[in-house]
Amino acid sequence: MTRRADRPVPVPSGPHTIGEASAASGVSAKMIRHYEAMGLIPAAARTDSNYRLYANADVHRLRFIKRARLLGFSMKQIEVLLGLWADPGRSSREVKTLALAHADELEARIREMAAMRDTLLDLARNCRGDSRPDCPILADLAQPGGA
Amino acid sequence: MTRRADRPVPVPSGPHTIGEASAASGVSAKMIRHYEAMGLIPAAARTDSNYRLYANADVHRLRFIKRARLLGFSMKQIEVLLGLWADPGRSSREVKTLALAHADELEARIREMAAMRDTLLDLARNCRGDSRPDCPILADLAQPGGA
DNA sequence: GCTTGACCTTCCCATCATGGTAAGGCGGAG
DNA sequence: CTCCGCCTTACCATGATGGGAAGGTCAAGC
Repeated sequence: MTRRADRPVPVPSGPHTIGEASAASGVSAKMIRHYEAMGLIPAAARTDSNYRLYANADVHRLRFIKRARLLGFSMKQIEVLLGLWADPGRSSREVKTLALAHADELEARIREMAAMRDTLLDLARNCRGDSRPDCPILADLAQPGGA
Repeated sequence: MTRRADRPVPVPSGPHTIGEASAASGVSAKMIRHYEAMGLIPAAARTDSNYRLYANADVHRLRFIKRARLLGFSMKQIEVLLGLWADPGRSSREVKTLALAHADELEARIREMAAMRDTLLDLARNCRGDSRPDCPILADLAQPGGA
């Protein structure tokens, strides 16, 4: 549409359909609609034929969400992050606190899973892994005494 | 770790109601019913008044499931493990392979989450966390260039 | 006996983020 | 005008678990 030669187009430009916004943001069209339905993003403008239309700012917001998801933030946390992003009066402390809290959650889950992995590797180390049926892994599962 | 086989009462004894089986196995009554409905465990015997009844062997099986869940196995994997447990002709290789495959899955998820955590800690390290709004964390989320 | 409270039964709904698919409308290219 | 690809809404599924409602059952106490 309105394409000027003098713009290097950071995000392509102009209003986008949901498919374009999806491609530009990495968020599936399905999820974009979902985010709208759950109120995470404002309701998109519509064409005469009811297609959703997205401005560059909307695509930018979707990218923000996508990146936050890649860092493992929950949708609730992202809702807060979007609020902070939009708030010029925010304190970086709020953001940092949220980020560190999430890092702690990750750390806790990592430790849980590492403990499982270590136990499994321990058990497997003692299992011959041949054609015979004796298996310390099954023995451990059967006896609630294992570590 | 090595236990004598002639202990008196490993699992209390006699037929148990679902509540007793739950307490003895650590699996919630809710989940015991669920496992039955999904075919993971055989349908329990019933009293005249339709209450489920569990023998010691059933409780034992529930404990096996519980322990496998604690090690992070999925219900599908547990289904296979239960089959191997019950099969005298199994090879320990099958069990070991399953365990190591699961350990690998855990490892992969651990690495993913560790990467997220590291990125977050990195970003947070550069964030002053004071009352001012400047925040590299938000800046990174807004720009899809970080990592 | 009758009440009470704890336990049991089934059935439905919620979580969390995402995908699949169906049924139908719209838009531009041939 | 037709066809294909994109759009629309709406419902269902995932995986493991919990919550709760509505109602039946059992054992203990009075």
